[in-house]
Amino acid sequence: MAQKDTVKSILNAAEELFSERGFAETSLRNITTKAGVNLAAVNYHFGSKKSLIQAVFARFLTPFCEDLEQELDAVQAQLDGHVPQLPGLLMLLSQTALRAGHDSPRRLGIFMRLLGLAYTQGQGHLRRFLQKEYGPVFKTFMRLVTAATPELSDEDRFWRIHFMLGATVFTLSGADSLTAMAEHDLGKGSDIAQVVDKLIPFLASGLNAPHQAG
Amino acid sequence: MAQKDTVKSILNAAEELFSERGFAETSLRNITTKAGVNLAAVNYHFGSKKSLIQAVFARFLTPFCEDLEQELDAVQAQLDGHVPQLPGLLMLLSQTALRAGHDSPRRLGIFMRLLGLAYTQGQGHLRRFLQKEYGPVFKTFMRLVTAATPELSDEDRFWRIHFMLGATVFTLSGADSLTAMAEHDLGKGSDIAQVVDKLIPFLASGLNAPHQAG
DNA sequence: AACTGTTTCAAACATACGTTTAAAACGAGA
DNA sequence: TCTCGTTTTAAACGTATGTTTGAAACAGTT
Repeated sequence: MAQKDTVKSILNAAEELFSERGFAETSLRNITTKAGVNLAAVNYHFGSKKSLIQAVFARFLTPFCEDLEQELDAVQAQLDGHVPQLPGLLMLLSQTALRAGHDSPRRLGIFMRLLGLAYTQGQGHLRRFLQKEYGPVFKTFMRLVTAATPELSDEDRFWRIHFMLGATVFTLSGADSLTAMAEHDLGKGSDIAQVVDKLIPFLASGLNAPHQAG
Repeated sequence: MAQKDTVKSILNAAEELFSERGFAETSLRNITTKAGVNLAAVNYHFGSKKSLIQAVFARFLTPFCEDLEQELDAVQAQLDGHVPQLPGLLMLLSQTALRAGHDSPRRLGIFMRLLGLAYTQGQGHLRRFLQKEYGPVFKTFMRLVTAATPELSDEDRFWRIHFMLGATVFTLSGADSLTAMAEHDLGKGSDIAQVVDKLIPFLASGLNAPHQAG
């Protein structure tokens, strides 16, 4: 019991509620009620609402980035002068991400939603926090992607990477409603892992598109 | 003077502030101060904050959708039994969109940001409003896209359309910060129109990707 | 059993919000 | 100039928020 359970259930409740309604629309009273703890517990354990938000991100991102860093090091080690292959890099990234929400695959969707919120919603403190804390791993990944796509100009590569990021964050963050739509429109739902499977060829093909026409 | 100016400056201020901070984080006091009007003016002219939000969307979307509908009718008329071509459809959409923010191209970025917010942020009333008001035009467009991509399964097409939507909304809504990043990283900025130019081959190639591998 | 540091709790605090109100200012038509 | 409907204004209302407080409950140690 004691501290660990309170902290954990606050994080669980906050993660879910934030992803459903956004940060500003979720009150500490919503969170503490859902978590079954006292209102003051958030400020006692985390200090402020802002710190709670950052803690929610850190709980997911820290293990994910450590894992990813290891995987990337492994790739770099066995490269041995060879050029890395793009589909492999994408697979590796998606596999690591799927693994990060190891208890339920739904958790990746929840987290992608949070990530989308972090970018669209104001929350300047959050962007600064994420950049400072997890920027380096992203840089490492980008270096490998650059090596894997030598035929692209720096400019094209820059923009296409962000196109890919957009397609990913948007669809995975809306996966719940999108699979519901898919089920309704064509009688065929999908889970997150299947959506990722569909996403990868789309992204790989887009990244390697010819420069001008389609 | 009189009504028109007050209403207009409220809409202008709201559009900009909403796109910068989100809906919940922008107070009516922020908006009225920026607009240089009295606090009560919003409730007097629009009725409530919710209605203001919808009015911001309507001001952009209504002329855009009317324009798009005409263009689509024209395409359909001159089809004459032929199959529509995908790149043409995408161009048509992007041109219409760029035209909708006719005074400044920056406005399209602002509006895309709002669109992203509408999806990520709670705002159930907004999604219902958008669906009811502008759903039909979207359906028409989708019918043409379906005709233009007969080789795709309904499932693949459904998901890839949303991948495209995600890449578009995400990058155009973040165009301001992204072009700043691009300028910093590779000494080469871009305006919205140029980003759209880069986007189209990426999207077209992704939509036509082979089913399995990349 | 008494003490100590930590965690929980109910209650209150100050602040910011969206909305309402009633009076004042305005502008066009008689 | 007076009138009437519209618009603007300053002030207030009720509510919900994040945060703080001080006492109570708890767990481990001597």
